[in-house]
Amino acid sequence: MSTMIETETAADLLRSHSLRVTAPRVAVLRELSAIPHADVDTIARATRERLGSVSTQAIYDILAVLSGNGLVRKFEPAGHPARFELELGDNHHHLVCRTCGTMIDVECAPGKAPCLDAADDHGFAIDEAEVIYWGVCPTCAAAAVATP
Amino acid sequence: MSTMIETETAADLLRSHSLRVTAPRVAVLRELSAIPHADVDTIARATRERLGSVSTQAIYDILAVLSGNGLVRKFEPAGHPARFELELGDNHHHLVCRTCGTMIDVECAPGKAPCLDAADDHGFAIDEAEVIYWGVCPTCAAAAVATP
DNA sequence: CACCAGAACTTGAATCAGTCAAGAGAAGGG
DNA sequence: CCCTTCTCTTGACTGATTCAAGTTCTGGTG
Repeated sequence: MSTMIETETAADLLRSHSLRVTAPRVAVLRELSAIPHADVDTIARATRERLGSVSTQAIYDILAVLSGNGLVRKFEPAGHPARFELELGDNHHHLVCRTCGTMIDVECAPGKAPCLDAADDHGFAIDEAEVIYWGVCPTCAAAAVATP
Repeated sequence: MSTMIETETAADLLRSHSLRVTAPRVAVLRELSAIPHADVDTIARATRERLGSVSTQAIYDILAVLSGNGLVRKFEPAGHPARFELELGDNHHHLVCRTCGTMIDVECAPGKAPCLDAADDHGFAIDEAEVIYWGVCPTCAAAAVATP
């Protein structure tokens, strides 16, 4: 149950990153705090409900700026439009249901080496290890048994 | 330096999975054995060079059948079209350059628990852990220093 | 407090990757 | 050799995202 952050909190977040404070940006940040793994369409819808009218392009621009400044994390599971979430610095991963697309946060395996280790980095400067777990959620698994 | 598999080898591969042997399928399999991390366009181009003319839709269909039957692995790094490679059963991961898009195979971290462990599976039946390492390749890193 | 420059937003068209659908053609079991 | 079924071709179409040009607004400055 995420709770939506306050307008002032969102504005401060923007200021602390030297970004201009605008109504659409504040609204997008607030919605992101309330909707887990939101896609562009969902964010646009929610933002419009709050502000009356915002162009889709603006949503794309805002999300690009926010993720470019490390305020927001973007991830793109195969077969789904891009998803966004507030960057909380916890480097968690994602678990996606192959059947219904439900997405859940998963802790980075605890007590193990940080996920940034590749066995051999081939000279690359690796800055991120993206992990997506694919499977079937309990609900879909139950439905599959019921309807074979 | 991958070496292209023989026509007969490709045909046998198809037969062993009860799939019909057709010229386009054999050609796609052969090209996949020669081109690492090939995308649809690259495969189509190479296949046409060999066979004269094959529809793009056929390439999509063939790749769908091949990956549906476990002959081919598909992966979709954010911001790039889907990539395909022969399934060799080694469950390796991928390292992608953020600048030029170069992709390299990376061993699954050796000696560690298999990559299928999430810290908490939330009741999901997890069947795959997809890992993509993001970074900058040596060439692009050097170029970035030269042209600041 | 009004002004200005540059950043942000709107509008509308365009692109790219991939999918859908209907019909013509070929693989391979009988 | 023939028939059924799967495969391939053709062409239209969709969804997600990007590009480009013009208008509006934010926030620092006089």
